[in-house]
Amino acid sequence: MPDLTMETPIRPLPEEPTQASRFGKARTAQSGALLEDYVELISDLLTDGGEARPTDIARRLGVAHATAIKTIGRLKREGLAVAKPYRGVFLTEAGESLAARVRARHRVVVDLLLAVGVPFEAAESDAEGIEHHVSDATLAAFARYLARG
Amino acid sequence: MPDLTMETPIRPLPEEPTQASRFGKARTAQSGALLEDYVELISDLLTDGGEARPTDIARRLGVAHATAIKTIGRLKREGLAVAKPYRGVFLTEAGESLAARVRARHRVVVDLLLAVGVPFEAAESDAEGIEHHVSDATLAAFARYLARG
DNA sequence: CTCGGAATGTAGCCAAGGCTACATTCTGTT
DNA sequence: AACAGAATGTAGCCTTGGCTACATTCCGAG
Ligand SMILES: [Mn+2]
Ligand SMILES: [Mn+2]
Ligand SMILES: [Mn+2]
Ligand SMILES: [Mn+2]
Repeated sequence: MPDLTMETPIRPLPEEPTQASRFGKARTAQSGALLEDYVELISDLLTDGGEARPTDIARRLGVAHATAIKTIGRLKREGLAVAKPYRGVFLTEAGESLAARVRARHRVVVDLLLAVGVPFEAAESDAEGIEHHVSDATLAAFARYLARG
Repeated sequence: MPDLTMETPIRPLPEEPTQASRFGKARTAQSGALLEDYVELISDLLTDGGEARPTDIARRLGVAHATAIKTIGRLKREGLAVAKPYRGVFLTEAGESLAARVRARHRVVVDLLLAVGVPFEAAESDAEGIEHHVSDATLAAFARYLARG
């Protein structure tokens, strides 16, 4: 277990606009995270069992059902999902397409973590947060790394 | 540029409690992210120029100064920072210690990204979000990977 | 066919983290 | 010493994403 606090070569503070842009991107990425998790999960549930019901979604996310229903409303407003009362949730074209991208990214992130030696459950758990902050450039680099083995 | 949508081996849905726990951990991690970024930045500013003033903090984070001041108030409530009106911000012992851990983790995450081939600016940018979702187990794995070179 | 329990939906509360507008304090220059 | 402009602080607004409590709807067992 290496000592992470040792030998700190001086890294100069980034320029102000550079740093602001980095923080800004992290905030932007975060703001989309919840919707990404919802569409990915809904897509999984639809594939797996043919239906995605609010209670199941809520239980899998570990939130109250009212919370899930409210967020599903947001998915509808943003054109990602469709749902009629008491009928379960479905994804629009846009929703399916987002889900596909999100699922692929999730998989690559987990695989990358495993490839560098992260234990399985930590990889799955951390990936759930990390995935939302992986840019296209980083995703491509991960895929390249995995392809080389 | 590899096609990430191809050959999807079936990955079964995780058990409900498992998945809920993963999402829950991601939410928890996220809730601490802002404070982590603040203490790291404040510590950097103090080291670099001897003072950390609200306007500088706000500019570097890319937020309005009122936003920064409100969050500094939260840092004080949580025992991480001390500030007297018009006097700049300082860190408590707890704040310094958190900052040190956060800075070390930030560095390891960036280095890991660079090591697997992520371009520099993407590494720095993505790390700003990723770092908050890297557990101790994952951090240790990253450090081990970097140590092997 | 009925009816009770599960699922769904609604209402209203809260804290976090953005913002703008305005008020106050400090400080460097004249 | 005065004052203009910068920095700081305050007030109040908004959205997001949690929650609980309650109301409504559905559906399967009997
Ligand atoms: Mn996720
Ligand atoms: Mn995911
Ligand atoms: Mn960060
Ligand atoms: Mn950081």
